[in-house]
Amino acid sequence: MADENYLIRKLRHGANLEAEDIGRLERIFDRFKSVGAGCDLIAEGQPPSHVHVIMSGTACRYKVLPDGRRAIVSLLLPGDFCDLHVAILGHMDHSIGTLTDCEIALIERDVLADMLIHYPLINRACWWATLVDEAVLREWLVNIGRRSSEQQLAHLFCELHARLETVGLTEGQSFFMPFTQTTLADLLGISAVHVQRVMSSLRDKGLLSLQDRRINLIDFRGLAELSDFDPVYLHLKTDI
Amino acid sequence: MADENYLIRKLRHGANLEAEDIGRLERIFDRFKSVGAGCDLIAEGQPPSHVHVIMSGTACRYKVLPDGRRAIVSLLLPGDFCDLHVAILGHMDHSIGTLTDCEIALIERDVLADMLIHYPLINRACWWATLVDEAVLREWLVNIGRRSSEQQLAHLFCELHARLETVGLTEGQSFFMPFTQTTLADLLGISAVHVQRVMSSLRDKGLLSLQDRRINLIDFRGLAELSDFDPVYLHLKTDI
DNA sequence: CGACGGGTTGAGCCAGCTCAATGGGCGTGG
DNA sequence: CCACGCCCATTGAGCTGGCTCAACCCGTCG
Repeated sequence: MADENYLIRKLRHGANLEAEDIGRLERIFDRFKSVGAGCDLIAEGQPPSHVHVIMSGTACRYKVLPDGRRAIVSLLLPGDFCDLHVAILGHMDHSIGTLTDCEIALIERDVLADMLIHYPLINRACWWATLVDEAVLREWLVNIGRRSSEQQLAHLFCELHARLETVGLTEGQSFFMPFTQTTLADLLGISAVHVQRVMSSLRDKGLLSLQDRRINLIDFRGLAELSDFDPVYLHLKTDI
Repeated sequence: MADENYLIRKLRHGANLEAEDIGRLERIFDRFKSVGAGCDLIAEGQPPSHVHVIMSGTACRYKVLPDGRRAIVSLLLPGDFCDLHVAILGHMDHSIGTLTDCEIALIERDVLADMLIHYPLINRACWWATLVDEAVLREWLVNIGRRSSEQQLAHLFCELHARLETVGLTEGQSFFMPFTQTTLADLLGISAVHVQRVMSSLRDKGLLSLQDRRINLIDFRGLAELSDFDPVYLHLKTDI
């Protein structure tokens, strides 16, 4: 199972996929492409012939405000769909951009649509993925809207750890966290200067450490308690 | 068309429903129930045999923080599903409560599931509703996280007007807005005292007026401009 | 009549902001 | 090999939007 691709690892949490489903998902990709950091995936208005899945790297959904500030509204990690079902909404109400170099897998829209019709467990898993995205947005709304900036950062790191763990991208309490303080600021809606101060505070309290873009959640329990992090909203299975 | 129920009026925006689809949706409700203001719909853990749709009144999704504050993360207006597909996530990560007296329609889960399988346009319309909910969450995240409290309130009122208009619950620029300042505070994550001050300011600027729980967006254009409101994220059709 | 749930207003406070300056790492060009 | 520029992290200083606390008013309801 360790060699399963990230999409399958993730979707396993959404349905009890059978061997045949796994086989189908293994053959679902049409092709792959590499994209550098800071590029927009999926230009607006472009006819969406393919669905995109992140295979490596990190991307985000974002909106740009009239004054030029960037608001990041979702993080897209390995295994995440970028644009499942954009066809239904017709036009994008946000942009999707890479935060690091990324490897993107492409699925032909028709192939996926067929699978959703004929294989109920795959259908269920994709529904699950969509609903979890929504649940994450609700939690972010609470995080951004109600918590102190220290709690916000702590909560973000706890969530990142939990999500990366499900696709096998953590090592114990540490993981690769390539975001600049400016990116973290765009994620949380606080200023980059303040990100710096809060990070120092979390470090000084011995809750985490950061070196070479690798973050170590030294005291995960403490971070979770501080930030009121409870992973139920991610709706992950514990028995995989 | 004026006598169509709110669910149908709303779903028309998600797909070009045919007469037979409309007929099916008209007969979809199993029964109705009335609920007073301030009640929780859908208790946690309860086996979800029915899907709930708001027929009148207003409800919300909310989470309660450890310190007792309430964060409202969605507004549920007439025509909105409360719990389409909760079955897939297994357990609720939030609560659903009424903000006013409500009339709720119940749909048997199996009946709806059957329709989603057999009638593609109904399936598409329900997907559309789910994806719009997600788009609204993204916009709220920007609203709560980035905009000034004056912009936040203005944006909320513009959105409410647009959403209520699609189900025929506005009269020109005015509509019934039964929220207390405390509720508005829970919606935006600001204090009730501050809601008061900002409302006064919006009134003093001649942008809106409020009387007997009815709000009048005197200068809708001005409110939209102030708050950077652009209704594309609601993905409504203009030609209905 | 009193209690209670709103709305309104004043006064002082503080988390997080902006502006500004400094230092380190790194790629580029001379 | 060094000089330069650039991006990012860091730190200081002062400002402010929105907060809390605390009154007070009004209409409604038991």
